[in-house]
Amino acid sequence: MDEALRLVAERWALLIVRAVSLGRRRFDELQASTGVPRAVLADRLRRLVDAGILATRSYRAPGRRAHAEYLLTEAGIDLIPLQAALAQWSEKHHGSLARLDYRHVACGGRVSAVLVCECGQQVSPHDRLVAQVND
Amino acid sequence: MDEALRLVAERWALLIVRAVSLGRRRFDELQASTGVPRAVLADRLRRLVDAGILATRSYRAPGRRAHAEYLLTEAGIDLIPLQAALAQWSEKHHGSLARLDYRHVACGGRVSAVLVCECGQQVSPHDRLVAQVND
DNA sequence: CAGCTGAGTTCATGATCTAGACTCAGAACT
DNA sequence: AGTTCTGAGTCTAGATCATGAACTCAGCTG
Repeated sequence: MDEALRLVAERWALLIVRAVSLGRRRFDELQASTGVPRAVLADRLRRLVDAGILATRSYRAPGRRAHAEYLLTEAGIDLIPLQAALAQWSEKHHGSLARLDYRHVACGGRVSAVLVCECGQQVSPHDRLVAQVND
Repeated sequence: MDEALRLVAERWALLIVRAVSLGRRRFDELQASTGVPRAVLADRLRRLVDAGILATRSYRAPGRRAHAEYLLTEAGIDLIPLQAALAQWSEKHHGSLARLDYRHVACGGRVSAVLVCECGQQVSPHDRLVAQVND
């Protein structure tokens, strides 16, 4: 988990992934929407690409020049539950100003991260849980 | 969400919260189990307490001297879904060595973070989702 | 009273971040 | 063909933060 923490829990990484999942794909767009300093953004994008969370490709919209684009890879998409959990936490505990949510295209409903037990029940973090590491 | 990111997505914060939720409560225990340098640990604990994620109290086990103890507050417990999501991601994408899991005391089952839609369906991050901010 | 413990501080050094200016190649305009 | 514009970074110098090791300091404990 250290690996993952080192990547994911780095000041800007999740913010950048979130911006990408909100449809920002170009360098300048990302820098403007996140406010991450350009040098740091360049570095983080490199790392996120190396880590397989983002992929880059060159894209050319009809009638415009080609530009680099950043997209979520499968691993990046797998971070959505984490993003959703973070967004929910911050909404609950910081009445966060800009609320992020994911919507299920199939039905238009809002999607949220919840805990479920193998036994099929949905559980609350406040139910009695026990944490353990299995090496 | 920036607020939250600044706290939560800071290199050591989640690692510390995780250690606390695994039952490490004393300063030296936390420092030994996480490897966070003492100065940083002291600083992070302060911040986490200020942020209402951890609480500190003095505890005395029978026959031993009193010592400070760190515990999860309600807000800290609300981070469990995020921890679970992170653990799952890192297990999937890094075959992480030390696997963290939460068990439901009521039935002994393993608990995991999943996405559910308002419509009641469980959804995968790979289903068609749309992210949006609502200011 | 001597020594141990737990919970931090301090310190010197090294790594990172930051804002803002700069570069540079390819496109688009004229 | 030459000039201007864009997008995607890089460079720089100063500020901030992290690091490991040693240090402090009060409250036990023997």
